[in-house]
Amino acid sequence: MPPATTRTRRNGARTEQVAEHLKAYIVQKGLRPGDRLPGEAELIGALGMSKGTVREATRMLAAQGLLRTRTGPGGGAFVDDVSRDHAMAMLANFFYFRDLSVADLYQLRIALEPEVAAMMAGKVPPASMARFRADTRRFAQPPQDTGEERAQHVASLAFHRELAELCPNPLLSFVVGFIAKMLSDLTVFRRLYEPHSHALWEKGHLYHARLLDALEAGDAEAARSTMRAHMEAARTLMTEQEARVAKAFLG
Amino acid sequence: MPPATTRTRRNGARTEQVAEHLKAYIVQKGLRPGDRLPGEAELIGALGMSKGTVREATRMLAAQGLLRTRTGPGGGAFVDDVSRDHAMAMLANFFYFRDLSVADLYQLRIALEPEVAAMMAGKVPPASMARFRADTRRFAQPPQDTGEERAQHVASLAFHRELAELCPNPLLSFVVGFIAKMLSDLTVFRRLYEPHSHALWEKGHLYHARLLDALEAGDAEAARSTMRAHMEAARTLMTEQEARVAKAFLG
DNA sequence: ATCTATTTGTACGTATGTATT
DNA sequence: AAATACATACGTACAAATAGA
Repeated sequence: MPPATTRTRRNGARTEQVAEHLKAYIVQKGLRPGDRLPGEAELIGALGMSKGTVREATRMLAAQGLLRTRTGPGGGAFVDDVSRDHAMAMLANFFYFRDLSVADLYQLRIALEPEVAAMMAGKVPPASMARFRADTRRFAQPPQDTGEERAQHVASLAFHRELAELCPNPLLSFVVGFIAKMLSDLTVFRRLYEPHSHALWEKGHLYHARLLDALEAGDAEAARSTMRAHMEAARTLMTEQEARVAKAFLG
Repeated sequence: MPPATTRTRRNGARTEQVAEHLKAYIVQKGLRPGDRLPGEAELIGALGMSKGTVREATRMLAAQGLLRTRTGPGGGAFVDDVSRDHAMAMLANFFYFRDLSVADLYQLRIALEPEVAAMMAGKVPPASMARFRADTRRFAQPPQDTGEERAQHVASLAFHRELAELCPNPLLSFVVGFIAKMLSDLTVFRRLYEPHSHALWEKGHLYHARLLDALEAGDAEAARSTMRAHMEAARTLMTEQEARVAKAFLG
């Protein structure tokens, strides 16, 4: 409905015109994920465009995660809700040429993760809670080598990500998940967390256990303050690394 | 296309394969925005794909904001850094089918905007500060009609957005800007803020003025607490509206 | 299991538009 | 103004996938 940020480029006028038309069609008709759009042939006739042009337009929308196409009888272009992963990949592309430091990411974590923790106190499903407990136990021992250390970091970030995904605020959930993903990619693709830090492991493990207790007990304020302390401790230990976020297309 | 034919044929296998190839090419060669990619003809030869397939691949990347194409001599496909607006449009698409409430947005604002304010204390360029002051003066009078009231809300959100854009943390800047944009779209496309509220105007104006003082004085803690109070007051006045975020494609 | 109909996916040739020199 | 180099658009033919008979 909004004036569809008209990217008034003269270049691919026809193709983008068709793409805009399709988006407007979806909005106007109130189509939902799974609903079918007119097929290529119909669009060619209705819009007076060539097959190639129509196809390019649908591919563009598919690239944005809005459409999915299927071949065969009953096939066609179908509305698709943008997946979480796709949206994160798009956002990662945005930051590809920007200089996003670990400190930047932690500033957001400190502001947001305590909020998630408080919100989820007493609301974590038993199944998830059991998994979280098991993971925490799995890493009850300090890491023996760098490979294991890296695995522990990734697992810790996965925990934060999963907790965020349970959060009922979709935006909060997304942003926190995105940050965890970025840090996780960093851990994998660079040598972040490389200088072995016993303190990091020890504190991390302690905070995780304490946090799970607070979440299970439904104590929102304890969960919030524990998470805050956890994040601030982690930031202190991280900031020294001063690493820059990896170049990582993930589309 | 002789031997290179892949065995794993999903749907748009060829096209997406070319797109992936191009992304990998950019990363591997460390190309920067403005750098040129091989032209259509070269890619057709190098990859053994047809013109249409190559074109569709470049259009997909262009739709993701990673490429721009120019016609004419010396033209071709050029690396483009994803624009802020484009990234926000992609993210807005993600939330199109999700139920994002005003309360959700305010939860993030309360957590993040005080951080922005504290960070920017004493760091707002004089030119920006002058504009902020002027805008605040422009709305020193309570709104006379709903049109004026809406204009004031949009202007207020624009201020928050511009302040966020000055923030050196790219992620914090982006997220806060995105929230302001979502709320702004909401104001324009729906009747949000419609039930006239004198209290909302009065408090908003007061907080803006106080905030500018703190920012200019370089008092980070005053800026933080003022912003927090501002956001919490606004949330209280908003939550009653319980509006749902507009359906708004912006690609 | 095979065939058939439907619909997208790929290929290629040609023509047109557009910007640089 | 004209030639050049490149993307853009069109049309047709055929290949591949899939649901249903």
